[in-house]
Amino acid sequence: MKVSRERAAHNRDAVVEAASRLFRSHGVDGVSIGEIMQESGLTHGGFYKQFGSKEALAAEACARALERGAERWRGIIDAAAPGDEVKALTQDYLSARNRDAAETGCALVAVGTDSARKGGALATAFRGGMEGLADILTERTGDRSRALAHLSQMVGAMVLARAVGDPALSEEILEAARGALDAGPD
Amino acid sequence: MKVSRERAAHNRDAVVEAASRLFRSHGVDGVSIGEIMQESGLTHGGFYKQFGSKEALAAEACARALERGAERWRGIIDAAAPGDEVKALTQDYLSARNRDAAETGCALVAVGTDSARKGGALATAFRGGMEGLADILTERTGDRSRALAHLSQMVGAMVLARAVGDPALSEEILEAARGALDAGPD
DNA sequence: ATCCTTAGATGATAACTATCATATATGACG
DNA sequence: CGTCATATATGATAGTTATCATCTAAGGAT
Repeated sequence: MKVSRERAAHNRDAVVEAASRLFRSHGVDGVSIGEIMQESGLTHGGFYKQFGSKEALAAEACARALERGAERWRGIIDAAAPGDEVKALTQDYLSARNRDAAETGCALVAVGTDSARKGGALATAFRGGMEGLADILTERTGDRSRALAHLSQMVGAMVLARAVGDPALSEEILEAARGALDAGPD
Repeated sequence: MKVSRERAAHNRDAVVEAASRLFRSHGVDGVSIGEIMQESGLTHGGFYKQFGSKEALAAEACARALERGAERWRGIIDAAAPGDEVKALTQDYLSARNRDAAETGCALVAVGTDSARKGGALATAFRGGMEGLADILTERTGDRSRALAHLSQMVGAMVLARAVGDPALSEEILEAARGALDAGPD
């Protein structure tokens, strides 16, 4: 059946949103189009009327997720005490909450490896989103190189904290990264 | 047909080795048992005589890859000028060579996300391998927390350097991480 | 030398996947 | 109000996958 333009846009949006969560949770290869559509309250068939391919959706979902991440960052910065912005960001990022919520957490961590492997539009979206986050950090550190290193530190700690599957070691990793970034010149 | 014990052990080993490379290249979900067996010069059928499941092989391959990584690290440390060991390790790790050779590169980067998602035996193997690398670093930094932060920094930089799919930005990320680790207290 | 064991080959299965073709109900528009 | 365009549903296809059953050739133990 047909559906109002508004409704169709809303549905399309829901698909991107569901994909953004599911891809972060299970990886691009770990989720099927069918699952994404079902999660969006639709059936699988209409997918290719809205998206060119799974890869195209992955790129769009990645861009969306990273944009959401940037929004979150801006909110934290706005709420932080002046001079404490980067520290507030770091504390929020390197938290057990972020570690345990891959589905809504930072896409740099969740999709990085997929982007490296698949390249193409996904990598382009990834790069764009990463630049956005790096810009936010650079604004605050005044030094792009320092911002990139900071970002790498946070991403790596989160990758490892999630990967080890042991709460104590995981917390140790996050704490070590927090300590290193605290002591740093930012 | 049957094969000598020696030959069987060699074959089994070849499967683990092939898996360790293929999983790092394409992810656990990106490679089939059939491909691994073919790459090992065998057919798919005998797989379950040697391994309990794909997951079990993934765990073994991950352990193997991280063990190889530790061997490499020890070699670099041995070859480095006294006092320069950590720096030599860092330079080797954060290199374009390592970035472009996922199939033989550090499994922390290549398998981290898979380990986080799949947990189980894979995560256990991952944790063990990571502890081994962390120990090597701790021996040299004298401080486990610093070692974990160092490791996180390297892993994160490599994840991002591979993910962005742009040589210039990629090199910028690696250089930023090298700079941060150089300036650090290690 | 013989028997038994077994690594690996062949083949099957049941499920799942990305993608496409077609049908249909209903908005959009005249 | 009637016609048309189209978003979504239903259904199909061709391919892939993990896993298992069975077969067989040859190693190993006696």
